[in-house]
Amino acid sequence: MRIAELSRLTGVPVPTIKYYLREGLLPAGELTSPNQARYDDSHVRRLRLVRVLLDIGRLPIATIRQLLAALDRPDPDVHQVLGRALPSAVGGKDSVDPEAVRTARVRIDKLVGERGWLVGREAPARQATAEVLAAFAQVGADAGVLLEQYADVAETVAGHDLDFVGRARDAEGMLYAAVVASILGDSLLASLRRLTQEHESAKKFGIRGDDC
Amino acid sequence: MRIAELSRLTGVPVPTIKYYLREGLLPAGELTSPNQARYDDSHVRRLRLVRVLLDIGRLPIATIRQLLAALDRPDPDVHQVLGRALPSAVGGKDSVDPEAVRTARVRIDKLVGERGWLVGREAPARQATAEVLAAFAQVGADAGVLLEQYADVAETVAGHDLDFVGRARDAEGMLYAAVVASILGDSLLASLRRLTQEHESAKKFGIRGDDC
DNA sequence: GTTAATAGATAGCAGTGCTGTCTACTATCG
DNA sequence: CGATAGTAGACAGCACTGCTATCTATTAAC
Repeated sequence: MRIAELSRLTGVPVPTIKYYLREGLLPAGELTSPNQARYDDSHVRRLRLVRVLLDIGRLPIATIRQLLAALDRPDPDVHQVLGRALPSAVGGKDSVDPEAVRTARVRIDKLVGERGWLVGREAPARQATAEVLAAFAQVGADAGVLLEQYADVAETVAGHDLDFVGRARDAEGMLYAAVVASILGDSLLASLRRLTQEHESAKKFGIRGDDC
Repeated sequence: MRIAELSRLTGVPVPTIKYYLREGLLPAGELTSPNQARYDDSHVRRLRLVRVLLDIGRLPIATIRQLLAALDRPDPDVHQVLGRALPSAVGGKDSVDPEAVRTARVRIDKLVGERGWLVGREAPARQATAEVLAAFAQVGADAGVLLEQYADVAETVAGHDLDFVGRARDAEGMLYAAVVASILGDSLLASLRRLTQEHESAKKFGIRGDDC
């Protein structure tokens, strides 16, 4: 197909597709002449993935490029992707006091140790979690109880996630599933959490659900 | 205290504080003369909250302004904040096919009904969840199983969240706790999820945790 | 009385994700 | 065959967000 049809099928404007091509988010089409290229289904799928990672996952272009590069590697390594390539969802800015982060980091390392989680000592997720924990402290909230409860929940969720990944046919599909489940899973969990928070709040404060 | 000390205590540059004042994220200090104002602890706390919502929660300025306005209302209504004021974490852009969203919305409404969740028919979280579900479909992933599993998890999490909120001393504290728990909770859960995903992946693929 | 800091106003700036325009070509249709 | 529409690739520009810099008139602090 030509670029116009790729655009039609995905709803992405042609100039935007060209931009993604330039940014390396989309492989170039097969050139049939100096100014004609042919695209196929793989481009449609890739383009849809990019839009979803952008709009739902809210990942920056640069992060998506890295993620797709990991997806396209000839030696699929799901563990590597789950452990390293995926962004931590926590923004890079460090608004929190470094000392508080260090304290929180000790706490996280202790949590990981106690629970016997097999997580690399330098895993970015450790630092990311420590930063969030420090943020709780920064706003004067005691996240102690919440941390243990959430850790239980996270174990359950990760189990479901790995099941989801394991359901894929081949290694490539598993890699793809790992990316989708991780990034979209965050959003799915967050929005379901909002739903259930409203429900629990309605129960607790005795408000009927069909008003508001 | 003067603005310089407010800056020192929070690590936020003075021009940035002035910007937040202009944007209504921070109440004006008490004017002691036409060009002198006095700030206090409440400004320090508010400023820290703003930074954490910005950097960890990744909320846009406009959303933070609305959220703080809800916090400052004289009639604290925790349920209203949990149900309406909180952003849905899902980006506003609609990259997904509207038809797919409509289908997903039916599914979510069914889920809410089956589980007896007391959630307003027009609750934004319904639409947000539907959009995420449609995004799964868009990238060719079947989120069926995951949805039910995550719904179970979300019920548990929301229970913990409401406990957390209930631990606050007064209505104002509960409102504050609701905001903090919701926004930072998303990030805490997401980063703990990354940790446990790496763990589960290490178990499944037989990789030792201390290498990588 | 000199120096540093301040409120408030306005302009500018860096990063991100596009969007518009141009050129030299090519496909397609009548 | 010619007219029209579409295309690759290059490059400039644009809208939005979250700041940052500069200026003026005034005030605090030593």
